[in-house]
Amino acid sequence: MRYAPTHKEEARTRLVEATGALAKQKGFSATGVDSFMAAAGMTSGAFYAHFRSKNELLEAIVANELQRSAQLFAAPTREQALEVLRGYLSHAHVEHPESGCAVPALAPEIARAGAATQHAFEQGMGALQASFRALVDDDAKAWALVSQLVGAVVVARALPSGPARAAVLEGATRQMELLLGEPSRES
Amino acid sequence: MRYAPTHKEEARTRLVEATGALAKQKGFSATGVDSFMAAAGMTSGAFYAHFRSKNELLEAIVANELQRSAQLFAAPTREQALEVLRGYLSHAHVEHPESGCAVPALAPEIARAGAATQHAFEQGMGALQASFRALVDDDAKAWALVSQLVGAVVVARALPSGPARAAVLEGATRQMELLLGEPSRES
DNA sequence: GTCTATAGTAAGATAGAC
DNA sequence: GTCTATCTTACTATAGAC
Repeated sequence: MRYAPTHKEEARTRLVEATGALAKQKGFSATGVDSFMAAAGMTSGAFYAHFRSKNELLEAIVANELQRSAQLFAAPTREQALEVLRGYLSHAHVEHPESGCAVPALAPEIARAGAATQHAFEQGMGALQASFRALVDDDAKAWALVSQLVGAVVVARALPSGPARAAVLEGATRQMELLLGEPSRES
Repeated sequence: MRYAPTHKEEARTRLVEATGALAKQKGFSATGVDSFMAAAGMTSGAFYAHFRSKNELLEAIVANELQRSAQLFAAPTREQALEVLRGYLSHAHVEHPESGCAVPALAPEIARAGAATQHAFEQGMGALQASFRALVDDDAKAWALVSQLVGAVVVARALPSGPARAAVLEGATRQMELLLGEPSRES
């Protein structure tokens, strides 16, 4: 063959990374296969050498994105983990979905996708929640924390930038610190 | 004219109601104008007598849906308000987006829409948050509560039905009751 | 494996009859 | 105001050359 044996999986990896960023930014179903492939430096014809359908790509994106997020949240110390959580509720995260968490950006589209995509999501969320359990008392609080973080970013992004958006992030941050039993920061 | 003077606004109201349900279920950008109009018992040609573009419809849906939600949350007594909140975190709400809250269903698409849509969302959320302020101590907690509710439904819907989904709703419900200073229910 | 080219369908939006 | 019919563009997916 004219390509190295590792070429295909490397290309697929680049594909999933590039299309993941674009999907988080513009939305998955709102983005065409042409645009996805252009973002990865290829043309649409090559797409189906890697995926049987567009839906299969979403499945791969979900698995890849949640794996990346799980690595981020698996911080070695509690203080580092807290910094990651504060960053999650930052204006920077709200303003840059393309480099942020896939959950607030894609969850409703995952909910409308097939069972395979939802199961990929469940598996990814399991790994994520494991990191959260190390920070709070029990399972229920870990899920509450996940919901708090995701909901705040979802609502903040739908609001225009301004005081309301800031208030959502501020309110969620305080509640998060309460949930974690940490004293609220000044600044 | 061949139609009653009130016909247009009545038709527009039916249109916004029917398309709102469909948008919440299938996604706004994933649904075509043809499908939207069919849901309202009309054909696509009539659409542009009511809206200048598809985006303008989303704006109208957002305003209408949040107004309906604000009425729901403006419960007369605290106990009734609590029942509404528990219903928000119910399996029924997760399983029926078409008759549920527009925020978890459409927020990411609102975030990607134009400034006009985001401002319609901001106005609607202002009315909603006013109802929440009556239930908690301060402004920050009201936003935290909103985030908690929205995030739990967003995450629960993306998960397949099963123990993980139930745990998300359960965890968020407990956290909500803590936030409201209410004792946790048995059952 | 990736390209160009294209089939076939569906999208958003408009025109003209009633 | 709503219909049918249509324009134009974009979509998902496939075919065949390299």
